Amino acid sequence: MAKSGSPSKVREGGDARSVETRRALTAAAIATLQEDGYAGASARAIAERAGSNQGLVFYHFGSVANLLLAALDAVSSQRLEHYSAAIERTGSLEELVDAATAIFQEDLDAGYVTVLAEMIAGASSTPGLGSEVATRIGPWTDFAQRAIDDALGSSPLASVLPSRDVAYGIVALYLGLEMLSHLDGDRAPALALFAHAKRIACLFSTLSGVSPRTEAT
Amino acid sequence: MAKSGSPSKVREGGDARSVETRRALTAAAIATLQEDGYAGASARAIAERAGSNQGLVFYHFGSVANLLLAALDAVSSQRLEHYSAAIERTGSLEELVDAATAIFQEDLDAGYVTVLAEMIAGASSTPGLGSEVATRIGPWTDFAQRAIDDALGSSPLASVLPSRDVAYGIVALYLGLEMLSHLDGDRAPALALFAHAKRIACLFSTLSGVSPRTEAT
DNA sequence: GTCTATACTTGGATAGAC
DNA sequence: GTCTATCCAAGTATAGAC
Repeated sequence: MAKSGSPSKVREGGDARSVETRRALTAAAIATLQEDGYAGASARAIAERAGSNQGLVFYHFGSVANLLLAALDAVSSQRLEHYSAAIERTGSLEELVDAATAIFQEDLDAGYVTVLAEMIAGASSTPGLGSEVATRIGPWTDFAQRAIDDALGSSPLASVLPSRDVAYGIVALYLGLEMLSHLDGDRAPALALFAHAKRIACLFSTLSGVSPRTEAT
Repeated sequence: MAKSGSPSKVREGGDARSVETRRALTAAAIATLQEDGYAGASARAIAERAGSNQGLVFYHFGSVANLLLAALDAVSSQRLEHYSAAIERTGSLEELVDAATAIFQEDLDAGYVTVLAEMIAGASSTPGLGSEVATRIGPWTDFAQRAIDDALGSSPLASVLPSRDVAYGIVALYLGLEMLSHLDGDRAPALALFAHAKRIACLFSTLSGVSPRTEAT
């Protein structure tokens, strides 16, 4: 599950040293995307951070873009696993919003979504990268949809607001909030929104608990 | 109103030829950001598109980053003016959503928001660019807030959901939707969301019209 | 004042060393 | 199989031509 569809020309086997080199380069690629963005994620910048020779990027991954995709894969699988665990412990809509808020803060602290945002924006510069990145976003939308379905699958709201569409919007909103928060180094406005969402979620569950006859149950 | 705070070292006066060169470079910068992204927006790439010598970028704008900021300024002022005109003709919440939908499609077609998204993402790579870009997003959030205030200033919803926070969320969502739509070349999911928003807006205005006594008017 | 030719730096990729 | 030394293209910036 950790390595989904690894892009072409990536060396996979090899001895321990090879594995360690790839691990170091992947970690450095993540850090570089977070701190210097896509435009700053050159083979040299990444290799220097990893303490490797820049040529190793091309030997092990074939191209800078492939290394960055491997970095995105690593972040995605790690995050999705964590999200799943966090969501599994939630039952109500409020708990879901609470979990989402906590996750958003974690993501912001650790810069996980920054990696995704930089890859999406950077995809414009590198031919063929767009579809690869798009493929890797699918699981995030799928995850959001599942979370929504679990939280209000039985609610009448589900029939009027298709979870697929809402999930797409949630991913987009999450992405946008991360970019804006990251840009001006102030997460307060985004957190205020999560707080409002919490309040609405409470209101909603109260309403559907108090007067379930709105839908003639 | 068109040129807000032009970044330092940008040549402003000069004869007609100078003005034309700056115009061509700015237009080319916009096109390059849209098609090749921030990482692809080098002085050479932009100048080639403009039919100019790449050295002119540095003569007229001092740096590539300054030229890109000038491009962002041009797009921002142009778009905000257009948004204002479109919003001015709307009265109800439904009409506001309709206008937003039309504008979103225009923006997607012409790649206006792409310019903003690329600049936000690219800001990570260039020291000092972040705050400049952040400054230029303020007007967009201000605009969204005004539109919201105008549409439901008198509604009880306004007191429970501060327009400033909602405006921030709208800008973030708009940004995220643009990035995702642009990435996989499919605007259908985003448009589906706008359609749902329209439906909710209708529902909302119907409710507040039918039972205005919720707030003891 | 405007622009071009040139200097120098950084980046992607590979031929060849180990 | 793994990695380094090296090559050449692309990038920024400016000195000097007009």
